[in-house]
Amino acid sequence: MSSQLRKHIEKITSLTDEEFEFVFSHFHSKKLRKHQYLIEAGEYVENSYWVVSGFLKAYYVDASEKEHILSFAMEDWWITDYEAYITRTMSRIFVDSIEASEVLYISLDDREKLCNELHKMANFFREKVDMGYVGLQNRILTLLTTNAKERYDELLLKNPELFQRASKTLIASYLGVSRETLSRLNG
Amino acid sequence: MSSQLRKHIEKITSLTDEEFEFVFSHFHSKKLRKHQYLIEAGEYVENSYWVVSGFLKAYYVDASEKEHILSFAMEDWWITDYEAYITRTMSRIFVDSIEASEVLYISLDDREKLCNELHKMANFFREKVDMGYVGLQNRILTLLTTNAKERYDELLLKNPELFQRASKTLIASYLGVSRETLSRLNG
DNA sequence: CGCGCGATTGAGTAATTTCAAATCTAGTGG
DNA sequence: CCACTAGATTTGAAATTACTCAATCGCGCG
Repeated sequence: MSSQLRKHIEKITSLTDEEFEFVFSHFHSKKLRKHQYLIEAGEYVENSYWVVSGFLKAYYVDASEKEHILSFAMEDWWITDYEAYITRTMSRIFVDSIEASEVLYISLDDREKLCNELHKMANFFREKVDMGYVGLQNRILTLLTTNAKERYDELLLKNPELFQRASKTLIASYLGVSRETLSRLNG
Repeated sequence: MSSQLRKHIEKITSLTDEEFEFVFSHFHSKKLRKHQYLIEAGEYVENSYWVVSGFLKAYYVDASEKEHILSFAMEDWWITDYEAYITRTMSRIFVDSIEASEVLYISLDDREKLCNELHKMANFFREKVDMGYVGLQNRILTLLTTNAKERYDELLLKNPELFQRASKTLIASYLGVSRETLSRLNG
């Protein structure tokens, strides 16, 4: 579990044993059964979560109870309500486990301390946001330029793993399309 | 011009005169007349631009020549193709001036040097991406949950300045709606 | 005055949603 | 091993939303 995290971080920046020990001491771990909340709308968001194993979703629930998926997270992905986390405000979204999951998490205070004391980790997190920003920008571009069918094909091409684990209803909600429409695309 | 930049940075982190002098030495300036490109699709993106004055747009042009606005930028905003900039790859989008504009810009190398030598600036840029990330996430949420009318109203509420300077055609393109549809909403 | 651009309006069409019903599937208990 | 159920998926049909293409309007500028 700790070795997985180390591997994850060392994709971006290499660490000595002592450094990793120090990094790891800032994390805590949590196990979730299926359908358990990590974050609920209306609550403060203490932590950012890194997925050791399992599968989760972050979603907004609109006025008519409909879920809109902001992101999924599987092994090696981060998930939280980033806005609420970094601005210390209340969440507007929910995050819960689709499958039984295990996560490592770090509080904002600990993350800041860690970044101040270990410059490499500041770089690590900066690169994570940079890439996250790029990903969101590309998703916006897709939402602006493509129809249901094109979005589906693009996701299938870029994130085939998702189709292994997420129901079609969830995929539809991620793509911003009704499940019925999605169901009519295949063929 | 330099004092405006200093003010911009000091909204996030305060600087001594010497520090600002040092920061400012990493920037260059450029003046643009109306309809002049800052970035063109297919080219590398050396710089990130901060707007001193004027009004610009960043947009993708799709297969049928249609423009899709990714972002606007006016006084005090940053604009570039962030993906191409940080990954040193070729741009997929265009950035050009809607009005005559003046910008200050910094290359990626200079930005990295600056961040390494002045930790405060690393924080400054980190906070900028953080906020940018949050903004994009919220835009995705809007695209997923709202129709043309609701998007228009939300933008009018959150960014009234835009309606002063951007044509309705551009606003429509930013919202992901045809100009005719947008035109039919009002009233 | 007339040109040109942006905005609006109209009419027909295409894409997507909604609501409802039918079908399929995996897991459970008998 | 089979019947049964809950949930997910698909299908159907009608309604809605938004798009496209075309024509017209409105206004600022030379």
